[in-house]
Amino acid sequence: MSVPRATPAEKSGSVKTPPRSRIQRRNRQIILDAALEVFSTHGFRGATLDQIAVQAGLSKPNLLYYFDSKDAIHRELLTRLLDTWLDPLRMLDAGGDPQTEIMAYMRRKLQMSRDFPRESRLFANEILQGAPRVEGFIRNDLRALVDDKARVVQAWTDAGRIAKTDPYHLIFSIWALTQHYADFAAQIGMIRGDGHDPLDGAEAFLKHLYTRLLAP
Amino acid sequence: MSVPRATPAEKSGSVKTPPRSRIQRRNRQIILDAALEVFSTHGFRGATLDQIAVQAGLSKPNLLYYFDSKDAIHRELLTRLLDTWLDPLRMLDAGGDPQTEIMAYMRRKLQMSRDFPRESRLFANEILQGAPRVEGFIRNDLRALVDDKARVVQAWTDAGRIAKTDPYHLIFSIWALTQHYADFAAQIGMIRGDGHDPLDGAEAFLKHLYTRLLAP
DNA sequence: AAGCTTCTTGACTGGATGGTCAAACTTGAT
DNA sequence: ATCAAGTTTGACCATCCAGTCAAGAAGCTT
Repeated sequence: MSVPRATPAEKSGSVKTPPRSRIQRRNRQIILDAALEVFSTHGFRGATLDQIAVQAGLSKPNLLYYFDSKDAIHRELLTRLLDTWLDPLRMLDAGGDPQTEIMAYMRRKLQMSRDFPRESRLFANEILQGAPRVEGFIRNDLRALVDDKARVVQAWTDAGRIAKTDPYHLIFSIWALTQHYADFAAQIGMIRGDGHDPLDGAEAFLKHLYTRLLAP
Repeated sequence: MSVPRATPAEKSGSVKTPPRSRIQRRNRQIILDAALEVFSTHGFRGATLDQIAVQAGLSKPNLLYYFDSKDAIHRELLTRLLDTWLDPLRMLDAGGDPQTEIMAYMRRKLQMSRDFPRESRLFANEILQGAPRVEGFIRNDLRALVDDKARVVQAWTDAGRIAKTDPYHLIFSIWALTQHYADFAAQIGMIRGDGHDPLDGAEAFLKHLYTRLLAP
């Protein structure tokens, strides 16, 4: 009778992160990088393990040595993304200057579109599909945070420190405008010319827009 | 030797639309409706003919009696969509009142998000994937139209009739803000509460926003 | 009702795809 | 150098999926 040896993926099944060798850390990162590239453009079902394997420069069985399944890779990517997805909004400080705070939030979100466009598209893909895998996150974590910050903005408008606006739509508008530059980068690139940086001028435009919107 | 009979799909291969029977028109429409539902949420690769068949209440071979292939269904949907996708922007009239015209454009786009959210998501899916099937449309038709209307807006700002703004980013912002309500409807619904209409208050907010942005 | 055309579908095929496994190879500690 | 653990992969399997086909059912026309 053969005793199957445990794979790293199995060992990592427990809640706490187990110790990983240098090779394991390196290859898991390579795989996640490749998977992010593939999942973010083709979606979960549209992506194949073979594509990811080629992108990662590893064999398909090797992928499954480091992760239990295609789904596990995807889950790991989403988990890591959601961990930081809330940060920009979380940093919005009720004690700061309203205009400065909102402007800084917009700038942080735009920076995320610049630095992590693939993560943004991964998230967009999930929402387009009805958010089946992130429903809990949105209904609980995201919703609570948005409700909280909406109250902050509401207090600012009530105090006359910024112009009256619906705080929810204000937040949605920042999401829409900043994420558009990551999610629709292909379209923007084709319209503005391919040499052009899609985000060129975006920050100035958004700064101008929100300055005018918020001025009391 | 058996002589294969022509199917409707084959007959419709030519450029001009062939005459179709009552049943053909009805079933093709049913299939396109079902396919729009499935493609818009799962993307091209994520959708299966079986899903579409179930949604349409037809058998899978029956689908392929009316359309040559999965790809042909998808192409037909995109073709019909692109035909009307440009209309709202095309209607922007260089001879009209600047603020009125831009506001009306924004309202038309928002109306499309309300009336055709699935079409919007179908398009979003295409762009997320790098726009492989609509690249020609974007590089030629859409780009020419945007360039044209950007010049119109530029003339308006040059004449001081509206505040100075980058015309391209102005157009992109209208796309981002209006399409967000269709493409991210799932997220908005989960945050605002499921009884809520995601578009509630959107028009008032956008009207307010663009009024402030454009005032000279 | 007969006879032709259009429409419908159960059963099937070939290729893609997620996942398995045992054997081989590599690494590192002694 | 040796050995055990960790790593890699060719070959394989089961399932899914787009697409085919031949035979039968439903509509039309006379």
